[in-house]
Parts: sequence; structure tokens; C-alpha cells
Amino acid sequence: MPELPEVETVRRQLEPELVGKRIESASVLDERLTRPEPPLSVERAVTGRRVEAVNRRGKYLLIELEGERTLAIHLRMTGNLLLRGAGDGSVTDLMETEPLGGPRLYEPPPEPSHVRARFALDDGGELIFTDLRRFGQAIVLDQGDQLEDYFAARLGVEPLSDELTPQRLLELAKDRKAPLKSFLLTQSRIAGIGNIYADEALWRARLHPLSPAGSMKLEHADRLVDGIVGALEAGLDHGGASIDDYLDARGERGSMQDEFLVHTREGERCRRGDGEIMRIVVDGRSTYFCPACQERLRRRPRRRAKAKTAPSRSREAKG
DNA sequence: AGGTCGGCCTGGCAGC
DNA sequence: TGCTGCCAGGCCGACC
Repeated sequence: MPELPEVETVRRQLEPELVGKRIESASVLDERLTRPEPPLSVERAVTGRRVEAVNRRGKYLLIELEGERTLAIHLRMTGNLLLRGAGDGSVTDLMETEPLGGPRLYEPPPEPSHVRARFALDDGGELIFTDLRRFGQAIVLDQGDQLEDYFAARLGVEPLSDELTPQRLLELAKDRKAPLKSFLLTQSRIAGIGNIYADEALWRARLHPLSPAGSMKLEHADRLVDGIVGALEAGLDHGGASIDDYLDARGERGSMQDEFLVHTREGERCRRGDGEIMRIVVDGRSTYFCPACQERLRRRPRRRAKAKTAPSRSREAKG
């Protein structure tokens, strides 16, 4: 499933190939992709425009176009963005830039299945969006207020930026009774973490996924920030995780799935001790953890109000 | 307003 | 062998 490391891997591959090129034509084959706007409006909005930058926010890939417009793409579950080089449609040109590859032969890739949109570039190349389960999204936003509002409503802190500090994490988790696992998956608080990296981050932080988010103290938040950053960077280092459908922009699988510390490792021995990795379901998501070494925090004991009768459900703001 | 759950979607697979 | 039904999960909207 594309999460931050997968989207960022694609972004890094697309950036040098797309910036400066012009989108000559766009063809959206699945009207679900651009909802609520019709395909035609997105096709028209991007056609003829030059790519100025390729950025990322959370799990969104942002293709910034001249004329203050951004094509925002979300891969959701099974979306892939494949870049076909100019010429015969092979990606040979791209692959030759791979370090330590040595001379390798690449067959022209077969026509991908489940194509939902195609964007033809002025150098003859093509950006192809495929999506088996059709959850993906491609919309056009005006840079400025519209774009800002769109993401402000949906996305919180960027976990690989300076914004994510233990103090900030504590603030975000304050009074939250939801499990840490759910907390990490809430994009409006921290953007970009999905089911895989939430499990990996919690294992690294030695925190039980069912601990109430608001029960963290500074030392836990400290560990969790390290866990989040460590898990995401490991994902980046391995080109993302390809559990089933994910491919990078060159059509290649990532290798992070071979490096998982807990995710999908039910029944295996924990790498940190004698514990056995368990699978539970949290918020409808498979959740893997080690019950022996991941600390289950308790809800913070109510501060014994020295006042006479503490209101039974007081939730005074920062009194 | 926070928390929880169903719906969206399709290929793969377990079970009969 | 072939059919049925369940499962995966990011995000949204509905509901408490």
C-alpha cells in the first residue's frame, strides 16, 4: 500500500523526469478518478501546461503546473504511477542511470493493466496511472487558498520535517483516548503514515498499539518520534514496500517488505527477545506487535484534584 | 467533537 | 472443478 515512503520514492523518480516538460494531452479513462469533477475538466486543466515542480504532502503527490495549478494524485490502495520514457516505450533510458547496476538488459515492459489515466509529455514520454481497485484520486487544485484549505482540512504534521517533535506529538495526542495505532493513522494529525509504518513505528518505539494516545509521557513521545522517523526512513532506503501491488515509477518493486520488523510477521519470534509477534485488529486494520516488549500504557491517572468534588467528566481546557 | 464503523472496489484464495 | 463469500485497507461520511 502506498504510504509516505512509497509516494516519496515515486516523487523522487518523477521529479527529474517531469520538471520542465509539458503535458501535451491527458486522457482519463475512469470517471471515478477525478470525482467530484468530471474527467474532462481535469484533462482540460492540465493539458498544455509545463510541469514546474513535483512535490509531496502526506500521501499526496503534487504535480505543480504553470498557471498556478496543481495536479494532486492520491494512490490510495492499489494506484501506481508509471513513467514511460520517450521512444519505443521502454524504460531503458531511465534504468541506465541506476547506480551499481552494471550492464543489464531490459525487455520493453508489457502494457500495464488497469490503466485509469494517461498523460502524454512533449518529449514523447508518458505518465500512466493504473489502479486495480479504483480508489485512487486525481484532482486539480488552484495554488493558493484552494490548495491550502484542501490540505489544511485533511493533513497534519509532516513526519519527516522539523515539525515533528516529541512536544508536538504530545500536543496532538493530548486527551486522545483512541489507541496509538488509530492515532498514527489519522492523517489530519500526522500525514503519511499508513498501516505498515504505524506497526513498524510502534515496534521501534516499544509501545503497545492499544495504548491510549493521550497516555504518553515525554519519554514515550520521544521514542515514538524516533520510531516514526526510523520506520519511514527504512522504507525510503528500500524503495518502499511491495506487499502486492505497489510499483515505483519505473515499474519496479520495492524491497521494504523483506525488512519488516513486525508487520505481517504473525507467529514469528520478536527480534528483540523471546516474544511472539501477534496479530490483532484495530480500527478494522491488521495490527502486528510483540506483547512481550511493546509497553502497554495505561490511561493517565486522573490528577487527584485537591479540590473538593472533581466534576465526574471534567474536561477543562488548559486550565 | 472525538470515536467507531460501513461503504467503496476487485483479485485472490479458502472452503465446500 | 467451479462457485460463493470473505478479506485486504485509505479515506470519507454517517452515526452516536
